[in-house]
Amino acid sequence: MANLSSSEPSTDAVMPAGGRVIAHLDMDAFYASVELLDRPDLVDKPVIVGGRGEPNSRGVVTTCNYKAREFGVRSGMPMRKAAELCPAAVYLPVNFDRYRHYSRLFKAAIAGICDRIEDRGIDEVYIDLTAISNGNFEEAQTIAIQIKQAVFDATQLTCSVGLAPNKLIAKIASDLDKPNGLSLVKHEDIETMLWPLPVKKVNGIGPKACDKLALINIWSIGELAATPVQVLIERFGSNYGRWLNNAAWGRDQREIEIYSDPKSVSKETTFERDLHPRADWHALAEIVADLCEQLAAHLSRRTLLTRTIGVKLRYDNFASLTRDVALREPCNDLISIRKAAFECLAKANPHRKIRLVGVKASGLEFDRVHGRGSLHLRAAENEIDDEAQAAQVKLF
DNA sequence: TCTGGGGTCCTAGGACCC
DNA sequence: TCTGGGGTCCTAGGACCC
Repeated sequence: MANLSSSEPSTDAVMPAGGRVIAHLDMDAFYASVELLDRPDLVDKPVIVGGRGEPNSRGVVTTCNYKAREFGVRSGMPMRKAAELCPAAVYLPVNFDRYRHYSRLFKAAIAGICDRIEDRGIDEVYIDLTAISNGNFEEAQTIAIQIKQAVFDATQLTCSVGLAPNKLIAKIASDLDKPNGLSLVKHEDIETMLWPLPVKKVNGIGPKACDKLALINIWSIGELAATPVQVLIERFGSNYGRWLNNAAWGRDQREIEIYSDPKSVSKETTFERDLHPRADWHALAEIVADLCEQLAAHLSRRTLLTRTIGVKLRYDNFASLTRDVALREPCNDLISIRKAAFECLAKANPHRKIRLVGVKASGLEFDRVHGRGSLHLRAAENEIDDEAQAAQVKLF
């Protein structure tokens, strides 16, 4: 769901010259491109990254290169389906530590030019170019070209950039010309460039909202813009209805968020075969205990304390269920976490075969006694790989 | 042939307190 | 005996994103 609170009816539809200039930068087929860096022999072949790197493993496609996309393969698709569409593809397992490494490299390259960066995950960022470009789009285009070059010099990887007056439009813009593109969408271009696009191009309109919009014959962003806001409020509720209307008109006042505190951390795993809650209790309990260990280690490494522990189960029919408990006091020790997790498991009382189990810590706060005492963790620092983290912990 | 793992935010009911 | 709003916390579920 989109962040509704931060996009109230806005005034930036009438933003004068010298308004904001926001860039959205998206790495092209990031995981697949990283893999190709040391497998140049695969450049012209369809490459699919996902799961354990086997076409028949339980899992989904994490990324595929553009060659594989020609066969209809998409990220999020079950590996087995991808194997059907493109049997000749080369399958590779995901290697997150390597992607995190390249993620740090490309973000550092951008930061060398402009440090007003919002981290949006491993392969994309927003950059506020307003100050550095004096609010001038032509100037911003020159800077964007420099940024793309700096990213390439640092990683040998290409990216696509969208330039726009706000994050919502910039995000759509970066997708207009992929790979290795640079697109500019100004306010006056909304009607010609955005309105013809399907509503799903808007970040925050997902499959469910798409289906509901289709029911009232709304397919394009332009059709959404033409729909009275009252109709949207009736169908989608006050918040989301208003947000949909603003989005269709390209209105979005959200600021770039340079710092963010972590809200939750979780560890989950899908089994190779489904487990029965009673017949396979021993195996299940072992897996939960192991996830608790990983979670506790993760929290300690980052000097985080948790106030709530939760367990998630996914049944063989894909229905899922969560249970959580508040802890008496914030902590990150394994004993308390494990005790709470098993309490949740007992509350859940699973009644059919299970395909996934997860343990989650939420209500996080920094450990002021053992930690750095800072409430603000630079978002980029979240992407430290395990060895680097272990090394850091030793310093304390 | 089913459908990963890691997140964020929103909604909503009930408890509890003032 | 009946009964106000408001605020916050806890819990469960769901949509959406990378």
